[in-house]
Amino acid sequence: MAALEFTIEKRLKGALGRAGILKTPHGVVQTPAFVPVGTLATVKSLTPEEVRALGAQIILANTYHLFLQPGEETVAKGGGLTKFMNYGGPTMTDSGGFQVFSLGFARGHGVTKVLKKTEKRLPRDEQESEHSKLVSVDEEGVTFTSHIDGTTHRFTPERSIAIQEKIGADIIFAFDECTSPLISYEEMKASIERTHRWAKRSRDAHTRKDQALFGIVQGGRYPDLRKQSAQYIADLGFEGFGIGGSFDKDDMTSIVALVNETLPENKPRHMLGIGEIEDLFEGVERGVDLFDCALPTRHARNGMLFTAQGRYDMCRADNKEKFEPIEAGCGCYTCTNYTKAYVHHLFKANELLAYRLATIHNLYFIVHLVDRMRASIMDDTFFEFKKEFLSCYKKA
RNA sequence: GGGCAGUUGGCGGAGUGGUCAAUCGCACUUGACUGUAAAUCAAGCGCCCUUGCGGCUACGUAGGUUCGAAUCCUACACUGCCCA
Repeated sequence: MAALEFTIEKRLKGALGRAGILKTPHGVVQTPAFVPVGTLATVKSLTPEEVRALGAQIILANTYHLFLQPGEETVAKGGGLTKFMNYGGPTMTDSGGFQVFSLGFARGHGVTKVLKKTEKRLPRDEQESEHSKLVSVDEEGVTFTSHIDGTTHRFTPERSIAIQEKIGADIIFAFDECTSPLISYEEMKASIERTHRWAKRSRDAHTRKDQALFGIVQGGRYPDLRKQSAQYIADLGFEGFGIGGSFDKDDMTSIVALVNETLPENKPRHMLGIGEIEDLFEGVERGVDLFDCALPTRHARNGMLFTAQGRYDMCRADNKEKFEPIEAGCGCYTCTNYTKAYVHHLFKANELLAYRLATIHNLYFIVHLVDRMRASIMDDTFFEFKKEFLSCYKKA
């Protein structure tokens, strides 16, 4: 039996969006779905029971981080990722490719993978920031300096796949290079060609057939490279696809549409690391089935909470005596039991419960939002829902 | 009544003749965070002008010494501890 079974239940009229069902060895995922990030085999601050209770269907962990600690052998001896962390449900692992970017170029450059209008220029101090990089890339693979203890490690596509097979998630990703949004067309072209060679090597190295391997489309901001990449990755016969890399905020949606027009329709597509509210709507409309993002959980720990009206800063002093839920009508555990005043107090006192309650709220919010998108596809109200929701939601 | 110590920006607390509008922490405000090196990071925080190695008022109060005082002197006020 194939590791994965994906069926499309309903298509969005006049767009690429669809609602589907993804069957994995550890359970079913109704798509589109938001995948909480649990980098180190834990969704920070929550128990797996809590993650499940807030509505999440699947969790994403990270190969690089689990390789460094506790080590893939330990995870394997612990029964594999989902058992080791006492989750039991569907899981996926990212290949470590993103760390090529986040520990490499992004470090010291103050650059994120999504380029906003105000930052379309190259950083000056290339030389200086070179010192802070923990990564160097060559044709064979990537050499990392551990951010934990400074030890040197080497990742190749083969190694990433071998580690991911030890970790044992239901869905694993090909090893790719995530580049900066600032690089030139020529550099991007060279990069995707390498990513393509790595994709092929990842595929050839993959032996565990109870795990589904997803190929990753790159190409950055350049439409023709994106299309070329989607075509190439599609032809390698993966069981699903990741849409990775960096974007220009302004044309992310057109790029995603282009990629999904090119990818085969009958296989699942996962948009890697995207999770702002507007982006989720645009992605779903353009045929994305899965999203993961560190944003809701990180924002939660930083006191930034999602509400239907926009982001809400829980740390502000004017919350001190607001004895009302973070969001009226929200069905999450936090909102049904606690007030802004209390959660604010927890944040100001640096109490651990603050992070838990905030994370529960943010994940519930975003998981349910994508669930509602799915429901709206099913009953043909997606566009109305999108319009209504976004007219109310403002990014702080 | 006597002795000693102290009084600094919203709070705590540095500074003890010049580059001090005043270290630092807290509080406060704002910004950032998108396949998690993030329970993190950045900026601001006397008043005024968008401006500037700008102007003004400032370190209990009032005087004084000095080219120059938060820093030295005098008096006063208040606070804490000790002796009566």
